[in-house]
This record gives sequence, structure tokens and C-alpha cells, in this order.
Amino acid sequence: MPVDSAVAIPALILEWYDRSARRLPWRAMPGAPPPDPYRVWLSEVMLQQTTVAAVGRYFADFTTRWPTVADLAAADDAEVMAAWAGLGYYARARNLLACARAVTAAGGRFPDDEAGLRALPGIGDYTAAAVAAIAFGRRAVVVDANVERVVARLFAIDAPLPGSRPAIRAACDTITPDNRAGDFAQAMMDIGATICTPRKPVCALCPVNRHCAGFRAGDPERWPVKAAKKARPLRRGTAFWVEVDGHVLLVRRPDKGMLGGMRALPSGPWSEADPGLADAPVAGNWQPIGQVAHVFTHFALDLAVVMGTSERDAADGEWWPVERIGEAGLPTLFAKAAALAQKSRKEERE
DNA sequence: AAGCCGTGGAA
DNA sequence: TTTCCAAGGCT
Repeated sequence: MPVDSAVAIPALILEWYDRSARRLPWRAMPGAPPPDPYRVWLSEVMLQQTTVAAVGRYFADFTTRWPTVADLAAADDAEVMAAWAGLGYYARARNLLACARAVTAAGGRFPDDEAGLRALPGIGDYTAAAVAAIAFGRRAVVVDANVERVVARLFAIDAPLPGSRPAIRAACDTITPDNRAGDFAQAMMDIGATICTPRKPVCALCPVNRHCAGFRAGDPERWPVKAAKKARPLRRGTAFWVEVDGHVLLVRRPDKGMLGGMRALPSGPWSEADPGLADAPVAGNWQPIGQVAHVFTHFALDLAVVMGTSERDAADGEWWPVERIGEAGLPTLFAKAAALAQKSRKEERE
């Protein structure tokens, strides 16, 4: 890359940011002093593989209930997991708590450089760089999916992802400024989210279109090149709604595996073959009440939901008041199943 | 190191 | 309807 581009590109991008930065709850004004590292860290973890729109109310809820990292560290696991319900990738919530407790045990301040941050649970290369740059003003090369796309287009990097990551990071390094690296990173992500979009990028609005090899080639959508995806298999399972005296049986899923650490309806393993009633938590007279279709990252699931009754002491788990099922913090799959059960109960009463 | 791990919005 | 994909990390 020409040396003049290495100077011109960051300057143009920071000018654009000063005019056009998105206003977000966890973000300082362009050029302003860095925001609270706790809020930066919390927002970055919530935003991992997750859209700004989805994070909004969770960020407000968490910062209200747990205003400092020490407050979060002192919280009950069950409350934090329930507060995260619906946001997905639940290992993030478990690591969030582990990280808060590690920081609090070490004195209550986040490490102020990439290496220190990178050693904490749930903080990988991206998040360490982002927090170091945004919260502590460090120069760090911040590369997320937005930046990958913007940089791949700027430099017309033809090698396919994910193999091209080192080349993209090296290219990003050449345009990252020594000052305002945090604003630069956020600007790159804003440009990726609003201008240099996956489809139909609005190059006319881009502050660096003159420097963009993808734009000059006339077909910026050609980049980034990506490896082909694999097909998503279908699995089947059964969830059991067991009710006694207005209470439903809930279990907690093991920390490892799908929906780890979350409250759930009893449900056996999910596989290609229909398990039927093989994994029932109690002996019961089961009645089918419907099917839930749900799509995960690497498989789709058809979940049969069945309803039955039992004795209170016949099974291990938590008997949860049915009318308060909305507060149980069920992940979306089981929230759908619960909605089906509620509907079925209501129809029975009519 | 390639697979595992959620969810919902956009097109 | 289907497909794509998002401020990734862990093992």
C-alpha cells in the first residue's frame, strides 16, 4: 500500500466519525474521555455475534441491576443467567460472571492493556483489542466481522476467509492510527454497519471510496471472499411439560453443550431419530400438544412438546409456578415450548 | 484447527 | 420461503 494512503485513510475515517458516529448507550462522544471500562467490556461481550438492536435492552437492564463490576461479581449465577436469557451464546454469560469475579478479586480494576485483558475469561483477540483501544486509549488493531469486510474491500484481498484473517489484520494494522485508535475502531465498525454493508454497499457515502480497490474494481460486493458453508442437519427431540398444582418441572442444563447453564424443560438428547417418550423425567400419561421448530447455528431442531402430570417428589428439578414462567429465564427454544403449553392449558379450560 | 455455540432481522 | 449474517470465544 502507498505510504500516503496509510496517512490519508485514518484521517478521513476519523473526520467521518466526528460527523457521523452512531450514538450508542455504551459509547462516548467522538474525541471525549473514554467511558467506564466496565460498560465498554459489558457492551463488547454482549455484542459478540449479536446485533446492536438486540443488545439495547439487555445492556440497560444489566447496568441498572449491576452498576459496577463488583455488583456483577456478587450476583447470583441463576439471576445473571436468567437476565441473559434470549440473547444467545450462553457461554458468554458464564464467562461474564467468571471475568467479573476475577477482576473484582484482583482489586476491581480491569487490566489496561491487551495482554492483561486477553487473559480473562470470555475475552479473545477482538474484545481485548476493542477494550484496550476504546476504554484505555491504547493503540490496538481491532478486527471484527465489519472490519474484515471493510478492509477486504479496501485492499481487494482475494484469499477466502477465514484463512485470510492474518492478511486482513496486517492490512488493518497499516491504517490504524497511533492516536484515537478507539474512535478509529468504532468508526470502522460504523462504516461496516451502515455504508460498507454485506449487500449493496453505499460507496457514494464512504469517506475512503477514493482509496478503495474494491470500489475502483466496480464490484465491492465481491469481497470478502468466503469459504462455502456446510448444510444444516435436522435433529429431533421431545420436551416434557410436567405440571403439579400449578407448578411446572424445570431443570438446569449442564454447563457444557447446548444452552449450557440455562433453565429448561426436561428433554433428552437431540438426534436424527425421533426419541419419542424415551427420555421422560417421570412415568406419565403423556399427551402431545404440538411441535416447536427452532434453528441453531449448526443444526435445526424439531421439538415435540408433550404434557403430563406427576407427583411433586417424583423428579429432580425445580417446581416453578406456571403463572410466573416468564420470569424463569428460559432460552428461546423452551420459551416457545412453554408458550405452546400455556396455549394448550388455556384451551383445556375453555 | 475445525467444530461447537443462539437468536432475530433483513433481503 | 430461504439464506445470510451479526462488535467472537473456546476447545
